[in-house]
Amino acid sequence: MAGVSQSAVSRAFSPTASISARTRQKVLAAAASLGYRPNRIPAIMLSGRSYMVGVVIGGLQNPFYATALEQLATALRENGLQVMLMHVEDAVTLDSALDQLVSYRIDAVVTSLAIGSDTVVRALSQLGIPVVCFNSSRVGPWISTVNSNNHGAGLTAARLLAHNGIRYPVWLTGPVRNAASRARGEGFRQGLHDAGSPPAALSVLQGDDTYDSGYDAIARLKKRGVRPDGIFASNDMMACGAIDALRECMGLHCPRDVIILGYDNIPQAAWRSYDLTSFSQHTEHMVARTMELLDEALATQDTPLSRTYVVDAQLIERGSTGCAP
Amino acid sequence: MAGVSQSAVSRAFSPTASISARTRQKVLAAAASLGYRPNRIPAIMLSGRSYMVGVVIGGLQNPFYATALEQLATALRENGLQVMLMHVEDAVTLDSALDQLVSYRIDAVVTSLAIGSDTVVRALSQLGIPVVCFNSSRVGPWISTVNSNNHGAGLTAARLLAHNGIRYPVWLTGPVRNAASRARGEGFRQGLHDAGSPPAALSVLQGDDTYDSGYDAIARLKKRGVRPDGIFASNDMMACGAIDALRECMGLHCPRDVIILGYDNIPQAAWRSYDLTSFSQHTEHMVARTMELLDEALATQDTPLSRTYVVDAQLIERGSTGCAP
DNA sequence: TTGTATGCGTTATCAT
DNA sequence: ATGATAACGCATACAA
Repeated sequence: MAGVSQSAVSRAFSPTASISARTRQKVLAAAASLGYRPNRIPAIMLSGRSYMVGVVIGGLQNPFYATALEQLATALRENGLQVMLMHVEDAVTLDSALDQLVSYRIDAVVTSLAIGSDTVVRALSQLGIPVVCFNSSRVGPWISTVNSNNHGAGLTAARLLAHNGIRYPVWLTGPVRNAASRARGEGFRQGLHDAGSPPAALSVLQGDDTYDSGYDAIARLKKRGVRPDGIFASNDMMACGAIDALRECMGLHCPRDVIILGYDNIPQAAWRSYDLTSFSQHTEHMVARTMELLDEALATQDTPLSRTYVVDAQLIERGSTGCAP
Repeated sequence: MAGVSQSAVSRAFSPTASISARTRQKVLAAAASLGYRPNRIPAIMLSGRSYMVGVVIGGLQNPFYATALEQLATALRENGLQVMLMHVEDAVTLDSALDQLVSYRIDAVVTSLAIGSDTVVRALSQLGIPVVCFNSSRVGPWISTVNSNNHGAGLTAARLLAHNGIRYPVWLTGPVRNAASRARGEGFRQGLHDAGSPPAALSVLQGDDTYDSGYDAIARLKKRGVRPDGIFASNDMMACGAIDALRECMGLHCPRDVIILGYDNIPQAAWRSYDLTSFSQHTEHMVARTMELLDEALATQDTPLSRTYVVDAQLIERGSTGCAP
């Protein structure tokens, strides 16, 4: 235990250091018997890098985000980065959450948040902290984004509906602040227009990305006296709510009376009671792109990185659009 | 900017420090214009406390864990603690994950993992790091647990089945390594026995806590020629799979032909297609108990804390056991 | 290869 | 109320 310098200990735990095998053995043995574990905190001060990444997320009750977080956390760990998690539901806590992250000197931020006050974005930019956004339209010198091809998926959904001769299409949209949802809606309208469907035929229902809001939206539609025959929902949770409401409130069944598409391809979309056609966002690819962006941003620490990746969403056809199971 | 000492800056950002309002203003103004943010990293070295808590979790695709994580993360943040997230699926990565956490000098670990190699637990104990487990039977000097009343819920489930005159009960169990699942099964058997049901009448199906495993288990049951009339599933995901398989494979409907109970009360249990009676674990209470344990463990840093809280699970009756919606 | 010395950005102690 | 100084545990530049 005695007889080794402090630097010898440091070197023993550094794979690249020049140290004799004998000394390393001695140190490692002593460490094991004393229960000594190297402390990474001082290295943060010396190097200016913490190898911690702030992950700012909300809406974990949506299985899509839960799955995405799972994959992101795994990828970050495999790249030697720690996850400092911030669950945030409103702009106020977002502000303080980012304060926390900054004070811990995180190397970067990854977020899937639709919200994000501009002051916050500006603050991060000023500090030169790289930010990677999922499905956000935010732009700025230190901000990169990884988006799924929302607009293209909207086009595809419209084409599928047109191909099935839909006359009373419905767009079940998410919150207006959700840029991804807006893009899906724009693609959908565009696609309907391209297919010659009159804009007046489209019913637009406002939801908030929850099951209940999908259910309620269809209930409202019934009161309006509209009998839909094709629905595109901005996410799967709302689509599941819509399917249940169609059956319970209107006596309509999928795909016999109405076909329906969702987005995200959450596990529940494959559950037999829903059998929901959906767009898979390929979170593995999106996470891989995120890691690329992080690697690059952290390698070139001083130069702001601002790149956008668009990952194609893949249509997963199931029974809700008439596909055999 | 100039004209203030290092300590003045420190005091300006410390609410309890004795400093004149004038000096504080000056420092804060300079900090704002220079973009200076206090760094919490050195304080970790000085105080020996990082205010970071390792959260080790797996199976995030189960909405129960996603919701629990959401609530835990919120509670920790409100108590001034940071979440260092570790997503872990197997014992190997668990080992290295804990190494990481220890090297960052986390103050404590919270985990909902069923796995947990004993070497790991021993390592944490040796280091004197408090651990709080969710629904785990692990014990040790630094380990506390917050459990839902799994055994009691099993009893309740059996009583409900007996009350409905069930003759062919089924226990759809989770993985054997899952202590919570085992306790639920033991309570269930006990309850059936108390109600005078012959043990031979009970069919036991092995699942792995996923929807598919619940579905497949019922499909196997059909091959065995068993026609169940009452099912208790160790979690809601398996229960949902079972409901779908009962209908698709056996033509049985809930609650007309068979009644079914799950566990966790995930959001999907309330979805109209399942309308599943379930046990709510009251994660808010469990999280609150967890925070109490953490507060106490962190206050008395040197004395090992080892306490167990049991939080009653609440039966949420829905249509799958014949309750009107 | 090994040991010594310096510094990272704070907080706490002490003196003023 | 304020400033100077030591200390936290490590990595690195330098000397040996």
